[in-house]
Amino acid sequence: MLFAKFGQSDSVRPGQETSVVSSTGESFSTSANDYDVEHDPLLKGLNPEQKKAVIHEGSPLLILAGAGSGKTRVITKRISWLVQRKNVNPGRILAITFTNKAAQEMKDRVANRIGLIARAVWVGTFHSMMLRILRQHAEYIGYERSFSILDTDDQRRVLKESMKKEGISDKTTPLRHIHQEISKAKNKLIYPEEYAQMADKDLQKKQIAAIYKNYQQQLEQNNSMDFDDILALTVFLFEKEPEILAYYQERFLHLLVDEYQDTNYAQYVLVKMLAAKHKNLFVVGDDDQSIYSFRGANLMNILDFEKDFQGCRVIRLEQNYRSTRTILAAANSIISQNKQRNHKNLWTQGTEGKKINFYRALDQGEEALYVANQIKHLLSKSENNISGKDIGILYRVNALARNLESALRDRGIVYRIYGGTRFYDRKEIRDIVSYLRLISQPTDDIALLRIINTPRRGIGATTIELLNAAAVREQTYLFDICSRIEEFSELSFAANNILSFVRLINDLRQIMDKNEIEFGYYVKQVTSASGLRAEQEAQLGKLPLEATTRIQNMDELISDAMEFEGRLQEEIEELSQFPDLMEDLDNLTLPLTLEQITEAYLERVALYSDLDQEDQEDAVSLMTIHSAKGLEFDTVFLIGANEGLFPSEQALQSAGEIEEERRLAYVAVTRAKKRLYITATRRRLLYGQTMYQKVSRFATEIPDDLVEEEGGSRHGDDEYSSGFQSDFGWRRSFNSAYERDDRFQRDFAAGVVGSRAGTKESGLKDKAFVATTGFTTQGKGRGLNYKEIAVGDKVSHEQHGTGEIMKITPFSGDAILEINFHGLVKRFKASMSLLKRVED
DNA sequence: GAGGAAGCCATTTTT
DNA sequence: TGGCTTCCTC
Repeated sequence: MLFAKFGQSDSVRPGQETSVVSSTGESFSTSANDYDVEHDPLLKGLNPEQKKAVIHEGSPLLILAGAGSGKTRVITKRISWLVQRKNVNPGRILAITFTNKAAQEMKDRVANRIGLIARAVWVGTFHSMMLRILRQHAEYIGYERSFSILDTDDQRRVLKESMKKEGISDKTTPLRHIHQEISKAKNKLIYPEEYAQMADKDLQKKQIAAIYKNYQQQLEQNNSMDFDDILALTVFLFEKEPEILAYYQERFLHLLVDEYQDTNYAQYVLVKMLAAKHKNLFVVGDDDQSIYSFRGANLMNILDFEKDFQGCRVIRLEQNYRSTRTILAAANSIISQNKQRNHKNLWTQGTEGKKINFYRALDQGEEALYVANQIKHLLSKSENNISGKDIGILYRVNALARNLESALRDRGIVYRIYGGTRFYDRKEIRDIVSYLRLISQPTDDIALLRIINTPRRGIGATTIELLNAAAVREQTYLFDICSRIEEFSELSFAANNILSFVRLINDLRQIMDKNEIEFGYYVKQVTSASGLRAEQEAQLGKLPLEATTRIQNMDELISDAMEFEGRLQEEIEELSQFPDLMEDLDNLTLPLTLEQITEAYLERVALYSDLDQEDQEDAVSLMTIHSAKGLEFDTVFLIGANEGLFPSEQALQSAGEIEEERRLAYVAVTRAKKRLYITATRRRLLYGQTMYQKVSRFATEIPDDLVEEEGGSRHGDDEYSSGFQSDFGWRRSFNSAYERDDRFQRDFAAGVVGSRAGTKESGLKDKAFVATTGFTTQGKGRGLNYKEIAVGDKVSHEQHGTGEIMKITPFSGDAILEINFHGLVKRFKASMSLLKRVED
């Protein structure tokens, strides 16, 4: 019966196959005999390759779409074409995008062309689409349909809990690492049991395996899943219930995937599963823009596409419609040095355009000043015809945004920083959201723990321990214990406080069930009834700035909730005009209940990032290069083009990572349409330390004739930068480098630096040299000064005993030491470690 | 149990 | 550098 609606025969409805009228009023013949590709208005303006892609039929198709080659256009036209010309039921198309915002844009664009029926197309990220499926069938994998989704912060809390239970200290195995490791495992579809097997004799992996297992149990007990589970559990569901898989295989006649180069293994498996029946797979990607391997994205997915999907076709989109010839040439010169790539040659009919501006500043302050001044200048000249929103400032790490802020603010330039902390991740917001979560899902222990004492209501650690113990004993969830608090004599001392908390939640639940007020107003009630608002208001006297922003954020959440409700209602209303598609709406009949809206809202909160917000104001955008993927700007400033920062210090260790950094550089450069500025510094204060940095290789690789240099050359000028040899003789090389740096500091003060001088040091590895103004460890009696140690020295450590220094890798004015403790090799930062030198 | 002060530590990118 | 935890006092 699952198949009833999407049986084999419904793609063409009788009487409709010859003419479809689009929202724009145009009609076009689609019957097989007289279909004329050349004159189809839908395909107008596409180049031959794009056209080929849009109307491709009969096999899987890979579109290698270079930067700026119009791939979004191809995808939206493809969907329109399928619906209008091939009469495919829009509910049978699944289109995967990389961000929610891209999904929204795609929906809107398709709707513009084919009308509201476009709403029925499944468009979204892997996560949001798989979540939609999981909700339908949660009970098959042991979840209730109302399961909640943990964000990063919740995950950390649960992980900490698991570590405690397993008796593993976060000193030896940092939380970050564990979190990443588990996430990676899930993206590779490695479940706890298998992970444990793989860990074998590796002690740390064994520990992680134990934590992983415990963590997963906690999630299940809590009826919640994390981000990665959304994918992994969908695969699990499909494996476990072939009939459900068969339904979706049948249903999705067409599967489109954007940004295929950034899919991970789990996503690859999902694609393979879902496309297996109809084989109408349409993927678009650019291996040169694969920049998410740290998140488990596997470049091989796109490189091996032809092997994985037998009989597939490949179309290359190599004409770039975005950038000037100069910018494109620079991009090509950077990316052409990568080995692992599917060769493409981007070209453009565009003009040569302006030269790329390169500026080398003294330090980060001057760099920011330069950028701000240039922007001011650009904006003030009307012939430039650009405004704030046409300008993007891109950087490798979020920390670089800070310097720019004040410089921009001083000049009255409106800007917006993307990324960093997500709006929904702010403390005050998460608190309110946790209330909503607990109200809609009383079994959500994680939400309860967050808010039971927020704002403070006298329920402390002792009480929570006892509650936890009771819950374990009674095999139930915490709110249940709280509701029956009088049954637990050991908790009588806290009974009153707990009771008032239970009453609060129950009252709010009742208001929800009465269903008499609007959602936005309901959220407002939650903020005030919970006391969260009053708590911040009380802080106004003490911390006026902080409290004010928090209150503003709460208000913003309320208006966000109002807006959300409006949009949701509208969307459902539109969809309900197509009763035969109503199946997807599940039990959503209008008007929606407060409970339903809350659930939908919680989903959005879990899946939407900062980037997904609509941008209204005319502001300069500041973001990481990662966030900028898929965007374009008239003018781009790429700042922080220094070795050790971009490419990052850790990427310098491996060739593979350098290739990824290079792709990142390629993405950054190709965001620019007309103007590109690249800036670097000589020294930079970052994380409290000053580093002296060379110009990034990505900047020096751009051919000279494309670049105009200001404030210092990209080449040379680095006589003070140097490196080390880590084997014999390292100490001497190091000392000389250090001495030269001393000289640098003197010269610097005297204003000598900048002239080209100095002899080339031979025999030294060409690597960025980093110095500090002092050694942080001195005087504290702990840690080691890396100047005073050498390979072969003996050291002792509180936990690991005595060991021998195997390797010293200088890093950020410090050094990473590799130490062998009787066979166990550990790495430490010299100044941070609890190491003591032992004389032998 | 709450609140403040002092030390601790980590610094890539995020759906 | 600064965010976060831990410890200490009330």
